[in-house]
Amino acid sequence: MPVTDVAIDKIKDMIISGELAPGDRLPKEAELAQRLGLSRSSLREAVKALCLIRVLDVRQGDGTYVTSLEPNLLLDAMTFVVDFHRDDTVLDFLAVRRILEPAATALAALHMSEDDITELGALLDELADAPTVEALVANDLQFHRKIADGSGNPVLCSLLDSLSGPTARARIWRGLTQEGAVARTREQHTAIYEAIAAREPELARSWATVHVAGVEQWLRSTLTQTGTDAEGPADESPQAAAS
Amino acid sequence: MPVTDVAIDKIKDMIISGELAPGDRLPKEAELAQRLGLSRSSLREAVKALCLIRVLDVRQGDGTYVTSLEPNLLLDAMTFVVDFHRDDTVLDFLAVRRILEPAATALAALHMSEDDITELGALLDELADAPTVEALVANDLQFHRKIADGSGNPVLCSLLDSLSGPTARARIWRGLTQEGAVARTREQHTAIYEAIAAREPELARSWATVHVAGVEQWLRSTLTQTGTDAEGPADESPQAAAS
DNA sequence: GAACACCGAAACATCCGAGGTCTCTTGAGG
DNA sequence: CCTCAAGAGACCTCGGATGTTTCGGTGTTC
Repeated sequence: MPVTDVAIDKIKDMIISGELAPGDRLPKEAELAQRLGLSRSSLREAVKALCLIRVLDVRQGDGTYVTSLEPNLLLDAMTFVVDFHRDDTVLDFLAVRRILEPAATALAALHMSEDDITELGALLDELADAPTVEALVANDLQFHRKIADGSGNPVLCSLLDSLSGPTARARIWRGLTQEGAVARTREQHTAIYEAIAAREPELARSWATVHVAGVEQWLRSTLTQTGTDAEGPADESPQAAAS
Repeated sequence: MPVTDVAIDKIKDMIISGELAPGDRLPKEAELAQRLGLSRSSLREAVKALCLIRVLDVRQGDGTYVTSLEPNLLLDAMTFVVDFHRDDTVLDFLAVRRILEPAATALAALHMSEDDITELGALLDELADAPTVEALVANDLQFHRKIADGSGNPVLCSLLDSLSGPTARARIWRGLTQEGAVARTREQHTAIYEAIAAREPELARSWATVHVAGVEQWLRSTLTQTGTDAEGPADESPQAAAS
């Protein structure tokens, strides 16, 4: 195993064992390199890798620190991973979201504070009558994020956030192409909001299911349609259209 | 933004844009470094980081390649991330698993092939009458993995796999401390298997819910108990006991 | 006495070049 | 046709030199 990988494991162990707590500063590069028995160059590779997944945070002129290691931060790195997936796997991601989103919405109906519910409602009103597609998608992301946050489970919230990446692109395309999608989205959002406000978890869950399933069904039909047409058009599906 | 981070984005873009397809080989270090306008050292940091999340695969003496980018591979990297979480967030992970596992089990009841179901049953028989805790946990992981795989959704399967990491540790501790846990696990596994074999998705879902909820409830009571006792004992909870 | 500007130390960022190790390919020999 | 050894190509590791950024102390000014 390359020395860099060994270093990654060693640093990981130092954190898991508690030798390095969240927020702690690591020894300076030269010192840590000597201690782990490798060169600064190789150590820097290890640090950079741990940086990408948000475990470490390097600040030039200051030092290298362990991040808070909170779930939202670490799962945030998953967004980066999800970005690599293309159309053919987007459906699988959406299927998982279809499982998680209703559960999160039901939890939100139980746990959200009155203040948060008020803010959720305000989000719906913020939207202009004829919003741009970008504004709509941004508002949609905020809406679902607030609900996920209201579930009270940070892991669930972060996971849903990461999964929204690819579906967001699909939504853009949907908004661009499918007439009525905008209005329907608003209606369903309102229904979800009202169910949460009424503290009706099962109703909220059902509306969320309907909402996600709508996107899923549309995406499925679109993909199979372009997929069977020819090889070329498949490349101009949501992924390409949104980038 | 540091040049290394720029390089990471550039390589990422090269992959997403299709310039680099899965399995493709990257230009040699020196060449790519010049093309991206940075030194080999910095480029190596970028490559190493993308390596950690399984996007790239470097083979000494050969070259650097883009991995298959399949969901199981990329989400596998999440296991690394999950490892960093301590007791206090394990419950949140378990709660997510409690949402996904029943859904996956229900899907498995619908989609699993007869052959796979046979193999699933064989897993149950493989276990000795008085298994060691390690053997039990290994068998348990295999059992749930096969079901997740049977859901037909690779993303769901990989996600559950990653989430099992922390709960596996908890299970070890549970097996060590709670009398009757072993027998109860076997009974529930058998029930899940039978529900899948009978193609009863709702029954399978319910048994899976019961199964995961059992672990969750036990873990919750254990954590609150040790948590209120004192600061010290909390350190000897599942995380420490399993390492 | 407090606020501000300056300066030096500390730490990371980047680059370069040399020597080592591994893998794949090639071609000679059996 | 198979085996094996030599060579080329690519990544691995190292150490040092130089640039940039940040932090904290110091001195001045209001």
